[in-house]
Amino acid sequence: MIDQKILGRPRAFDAETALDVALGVFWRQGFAGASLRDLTAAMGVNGPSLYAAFGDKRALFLKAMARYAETAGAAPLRAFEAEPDIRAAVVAFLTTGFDPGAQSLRGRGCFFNASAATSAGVVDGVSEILAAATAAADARLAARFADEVAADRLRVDFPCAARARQLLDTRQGMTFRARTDAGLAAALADIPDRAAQLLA
Amino acid sequence: MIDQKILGRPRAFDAETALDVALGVFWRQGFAGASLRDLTAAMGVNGPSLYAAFGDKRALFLKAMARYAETAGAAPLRAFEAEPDIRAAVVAFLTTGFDPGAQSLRGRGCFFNASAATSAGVVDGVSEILAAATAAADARLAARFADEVAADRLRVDFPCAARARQLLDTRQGMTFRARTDAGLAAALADIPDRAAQLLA
DNA sequence: GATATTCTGTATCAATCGATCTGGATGCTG
DNA sequence: CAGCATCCAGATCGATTGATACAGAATATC
Repeated sequence: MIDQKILGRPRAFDAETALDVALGVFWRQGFAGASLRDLTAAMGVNGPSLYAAFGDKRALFLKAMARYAETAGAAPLRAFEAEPDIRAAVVAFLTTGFDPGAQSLRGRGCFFNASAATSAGVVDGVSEILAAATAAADARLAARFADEVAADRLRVDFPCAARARQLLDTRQGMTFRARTDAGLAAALADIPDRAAQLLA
Repeated sequence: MIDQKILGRPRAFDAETALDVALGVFWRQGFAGASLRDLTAAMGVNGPSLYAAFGDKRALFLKAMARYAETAGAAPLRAFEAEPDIRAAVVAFLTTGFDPGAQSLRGRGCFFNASAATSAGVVDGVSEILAAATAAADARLAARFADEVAADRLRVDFPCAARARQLLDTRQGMTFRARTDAGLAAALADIPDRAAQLLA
């Protein structure tokens, strides 16, 4: 990722910014529902420039997924790991990225669940990314629980892996609510209760 | 729904069967990803016949959603309500409709979550159906919990509404796993633990 | 059997799809 | 400044999209 010597005319757009915009379009409309014209118009990039920078539509989608995974998608897990108190960490994991009043689809849960999942098994490569992200999240949540057990802050027989899966599923369920705003605010209000259950 | 006197040539296909097939196509590919040719080919119905029987693509999708809601989509709630023991009912709600080895997407969780949600806010009418179905499920789950409290089989201060939402979110989270088979089997194995947590 | 009504099947519509060709603009290197 | 590599902009490609026109086939009613 080191800047290499660049010949020729420099590109007139920032690739990362354009990729973020593409992610927003895919988030709202999904892969099949987002046309190249939707994308180029929103990104402010012409067709040939888009193809030169990102490849075809599928490659752009996969890059948008990767971009999501290292930005907004990583925020809940980062919040979970940054919070010293385990209960506060669970609360942070379940609240980060949910904003009931949000206009855009950002702040409305998980892009992977709400938009990309529909293309799993249809667009090559999507399913693998989703499965890997799920496994990675399960593992990181479980690892933190195991640390808490080792530090005597959770009971010795705490089922780390099972509760990690439960925690992720709870969050993903909230994403479904967020997409249509069906009881998201109520679910957010439930979070203290959910955290207590989960750590029992 | 009473058979009315029918004039003219009778249709050569069964509308309900054809609608079930259309549901399967939408389930796998989503609204935008399913072309009319995909649909007519799978349904064994020609374009003009499809339009005469169901209206345009959007109307067909909404009818497929309604069909789902009263068939496969209703199964988990029905299993929940049919089971006398509340813990067994929770287990039934979390297992019905999940089959880790399933070939088709049926038996892989919730169509609304895995496929239709991506069209919420894009295809008119989808969001409303999803929100209504979510609210209805929350209400029915909570009503059963309230009955259990009234019958002294759950503690008097059991948070019926909150646990109803939690139960639904857990199930929806499992649907995300089911789409890519990322730990679905493990999540199913967790269900006794999840049911115990939820009823505590 | 004649008529009315509805459905089926082929063929096709304009519009849009994803993707690319071409020509000119831009900026680095020497 | 000359040479070159790369990018931008508009136009446009064949293919596919959602949707329909038309003619013939099938059934009920009279």
